Amino acid sequence: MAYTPESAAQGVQNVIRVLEGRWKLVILFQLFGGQVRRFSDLERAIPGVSQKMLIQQLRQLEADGVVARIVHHQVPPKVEYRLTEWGQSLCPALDALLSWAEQAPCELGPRLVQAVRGD
Amino acid sequence: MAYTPESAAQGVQNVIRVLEGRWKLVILFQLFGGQVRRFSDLERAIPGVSQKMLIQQLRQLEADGVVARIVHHQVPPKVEYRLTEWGQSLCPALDALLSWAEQAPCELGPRLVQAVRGD
DNA sequence: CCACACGCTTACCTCGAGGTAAGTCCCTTA
DNA sequence: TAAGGGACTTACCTCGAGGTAAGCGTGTGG
Repeated sequence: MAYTPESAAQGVQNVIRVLEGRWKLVILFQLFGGQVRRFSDLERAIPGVSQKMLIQQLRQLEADGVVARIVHHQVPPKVEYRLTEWGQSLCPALDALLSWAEQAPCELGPRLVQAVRGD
Repeated sequence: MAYTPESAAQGVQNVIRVLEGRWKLVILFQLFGGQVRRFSDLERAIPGVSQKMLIQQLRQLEADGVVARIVHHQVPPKVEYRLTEWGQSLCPALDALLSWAEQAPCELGPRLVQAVRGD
């Protein structure tokens, strides 16, 4: 597949569209490694997330084909979430991003520092 | 460097914080390959961007240590932008993201399709 | 009979990213 | 004298992501 500067930018933007969102990466990292979690498990595992947000982000990840939603028809309801195969294969790409971040010249990245401090 | 699920999510989020923004990737792909561009070059090369937005995104990329800004003191003013070494080294990581996107199961990713159609 | 767990859904509000339009400063050329 | 290029800066507005709070439907335990 060949890219022009424009189409490559578009392509990466589309990927970022999938990953951006206050809670998506936190959810992903809860599911990496083949883990299966119930809705309430995620709710408890992710401090600060509201039910509305949790569902919204899960639904978007599902629509993008990154996570799978499995409903068990029973009472009380039981719904499980896991990564799709494609979702799992995100790992090496995210790894590449982390490696890049690690190589940052230490005196640079004031906005990152600021982000880390939580301003 | 070792990561917990939380710190890894944080790390990737920080990287995304650097890359997200309506015009940043378009700018980056204009500069990849060691290219040097003047402000007005970028303005012309990127259809639809306003001066305010262009500067804002350039300044943020500069603050994050991804692009370098070189001022030539002369009249009329001349300012050039290029990637830092670290900025250049983003290439393989973005490549990994594009490869991941290419491996998407073709029937999936409705939100991406929608994004491509421009809805 | 009441409360509770579970997995949502709905209504409402806030705040900041991003857009538009205009202004600024300085020198050059017609 | 006027117009224009270059690189910004400023004021103002809009719209949607994300937050809060409450409601819903259904079966089980006390």
